[in-house]
Amino acid sequence: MSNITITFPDQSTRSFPSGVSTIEIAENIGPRLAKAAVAARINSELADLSLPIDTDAEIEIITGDSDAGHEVLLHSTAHLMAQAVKALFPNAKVTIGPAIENRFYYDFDIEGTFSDKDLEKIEAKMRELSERDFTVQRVELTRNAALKKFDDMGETYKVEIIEQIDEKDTISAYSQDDFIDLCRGPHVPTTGKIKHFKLLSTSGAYWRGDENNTMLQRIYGTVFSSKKELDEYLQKLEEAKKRDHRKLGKELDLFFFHSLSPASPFFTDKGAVIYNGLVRYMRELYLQYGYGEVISPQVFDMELWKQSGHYEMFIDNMFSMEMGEREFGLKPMNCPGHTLMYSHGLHSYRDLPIRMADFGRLHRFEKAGVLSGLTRVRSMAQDDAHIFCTPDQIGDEICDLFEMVQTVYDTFNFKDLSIALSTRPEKALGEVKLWNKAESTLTDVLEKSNYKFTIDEGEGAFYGPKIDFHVKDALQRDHQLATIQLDFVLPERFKLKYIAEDGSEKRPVMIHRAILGSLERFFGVYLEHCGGDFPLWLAPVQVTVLPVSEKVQGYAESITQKLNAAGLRFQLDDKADKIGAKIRQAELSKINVMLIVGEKEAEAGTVSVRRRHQGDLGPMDVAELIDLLNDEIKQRSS
RNA sequence: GCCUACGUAGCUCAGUCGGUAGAGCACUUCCUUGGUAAGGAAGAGGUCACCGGUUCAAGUCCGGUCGUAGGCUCCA
Repeated sequence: MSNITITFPDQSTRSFPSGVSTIEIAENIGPRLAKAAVAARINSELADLSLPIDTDAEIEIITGDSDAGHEVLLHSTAHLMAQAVKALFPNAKVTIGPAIENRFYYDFDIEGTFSDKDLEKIEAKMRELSERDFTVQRVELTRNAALKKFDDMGETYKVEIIEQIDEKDTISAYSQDDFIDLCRGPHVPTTGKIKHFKLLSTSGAYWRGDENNTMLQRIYGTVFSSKKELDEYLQKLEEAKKRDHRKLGKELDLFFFHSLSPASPFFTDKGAVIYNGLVRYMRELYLQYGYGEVISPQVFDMELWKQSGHYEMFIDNMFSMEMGEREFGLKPMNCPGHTLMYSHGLHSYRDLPIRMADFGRLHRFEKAGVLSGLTRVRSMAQDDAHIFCTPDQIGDEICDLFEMVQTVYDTFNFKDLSIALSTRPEKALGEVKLWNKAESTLTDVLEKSNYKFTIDEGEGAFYGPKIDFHVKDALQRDHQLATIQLDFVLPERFKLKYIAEDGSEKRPVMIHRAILGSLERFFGVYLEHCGGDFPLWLAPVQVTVLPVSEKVQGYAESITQKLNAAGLRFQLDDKADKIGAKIRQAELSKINVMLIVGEKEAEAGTVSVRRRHQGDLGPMDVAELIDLLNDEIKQRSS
C-alpha cells in the first residue's frame, strides 16, 4: 500500500498509509485529540472523521469547542433527538433539524403536541442512546434508492426534500443503530460524543415557515463540548431573564401594560423621566446638526395614505376609523405628513437640505403574535427625521449621520457597531432604475467610510434601500437600532420640488432616518443593556436623602431644599425605618446617590455620601457634592 | 393569524381528590429613634382575567373571549 502526505494547519507534514481516516490520524497524534475530535476538514471541506483519505491532503481536526465543531455537535445532537423521538413516538415524521446559533432544533409532524413531560422523556432517551455509543454511519444513495427508502419509511417530508435536491448533488444519509436520517453531514463518529446537552423548549412551527402549510412541533435544545460551557450558556440565559426589560420595568416602576390598550406602554412618572431624557438628548444633537423640529397631525384622511402608498402596502398594519362620510387613518409613520409640510411653501436649492425632525406618536397595528414588551409595540414614537436634499447632497448628509450615530452609541456605551445595507424587496414601489441609483449611492458612501458592512438582499423598505446599524448589548445580543433610508418614491408621489440654480423645478430626495429608532424599543434595549443602573443624567431619582432618625428631619429637609434649588431629582425617605433598611431600599431601587444624614452631619453641616453599588464614600460638603453631580450630569458620563 | 404554556392581593407565588382563598414582600396604624443592604406587633387588602357550560357545589372540570410569554425563512 502506498503512502500519502498529510499537511496540518501549522504546515507540518506527516506520512500515512493511503486510506487512513482522520480519526486514525488523530489517534496517532494523541488520545486526547481523538477524544475531542468531532469532524474533519479535508482540503477545506468538512467531512466525517471516518472518511478514508487516499491522496495527499491538507487536514484539520475539528474539535467540539471550535465554531465549526460546535455546529457539527449541535447538528448531531438534533439527530440524536430525532432518534429518541422516533423511538418514543413511532408515528412521528421527521422534517428538518438544523444547528442555529448556540442551539439546534428539529421539527416533527406528530399527532398532538409535545408536553414538558415528553421533553423529559425524550431527554432521558437521548442519554440512554448516547451511553450506548452507536457508530454514526454515512451512506451514500442514488436518488431513486433514497426516494424509495424514505418513501418506504413513510417519511413524506424527506421525500419532498429529496425531490428538491439538485440532481448533480450526492445524496447521503446517516444511520445510528436502527435510525436513519437524510443528511448532508458531517456528523460525530459515535453517539457517545454527545454528552452535555439539554432540551430547552417546544413550539409550533410551520413546514418551510409558511403559515399555509402544516403546523409542525419544534423542539429546541443545546449542546456543548464540555459541561462547563453548557452551564455557562444556561447561566447566560438565566442572566438574560434577570435583565429582561419587562421584569426590570416592573421592579423599578418604569412602565406597565394594560389589557384595555394592548401592546401600548404606560410610562410612569419615573419611566417618563428617562423617556424625556432621551428626547432631550436628541434635541440637543438636532440643534448641533441643523435640524428643525416640527409637530404634525395624528390623523389623516385616507386620501393621504393612498397617495403615499401606505394604503396599498401597509393598510393591514394601520388603525383606521370612519367618521361620517370620511375615512381616516392614524399615522403609522411621519413621512407622508412631512411631505405636506415640505410642500407648504416654495423651496430654493439654497434652502436645502431641510432636516425635519418629529417625535410624533405613531400607531401600528402589529399582529398579536409578534407583540413583545417594549420591543414590539403598537403605540410608539421615534427620534424620526426626514432630510429633503438634492441628489448630490446625499453623501454629505449620510456622513453626518454616521458621525451622529457614533456619538449617540458612545453616549449609551454600545460597542461593536455593525452595518447592513438592505436592498430592494419583492414588494416594492417605484421604478427599478430609481432603486438601482439609490442602492449605488448608498454603497458608494459606505465604501468611502471606514465602516465594514454586509448586504441584506431584499430587506429594504418598500420605498427605498436602507442602511441599518446593529449594536451588541451587555450580554452580546444583537439589536438593530439606527436606520437610514433613502427614498426616491415619496418625492415623486407627492410631486415635491425645489427651484434649482437655473430656475428650473427639480425633485428633491428624501432621507428617512432614526438613530435611537423607536424610543420604546430603545428604552427596552437600553434598560437591559444597563441592567437598570441608569447613569445619573437619565436616572429617575438621582439622589435620595436618608435621615438616620427623626431627630434630624429638619436638617434632612434643608438638604432637599438645596437639591431642589440645584435642579436635581431627589427623594426624602423619612419613614420610621432604620438606616440599614432605607439603604437596602435605595440600593434595590438602583438610586445613584444616597445621602445619609444623622446628628454628626447636622452638626458639621455635611452629608455622608454613598454611591450605588459602591458603599460608603464618607462625608462631603453639600455645595461641593452638588457641583460634582451637576458636572457628571452635564457630561452624560455612564 | 397559527402552535404551546400561563392568568389567584399592588408585587412574587402556594392552593392536593371539585367542598366558598393562603404566604412573603409592599401598604396603614402602633411600639422602637437607630449609623451604611431587612427592628417588632397589629390591621387592611380578592367578582381567583372575562363570559358561558357541567355539577348539590367550580380558583380547580369543559367550551369560548381577552391578555401575556416562547416560537412560526435560518435549506436534507
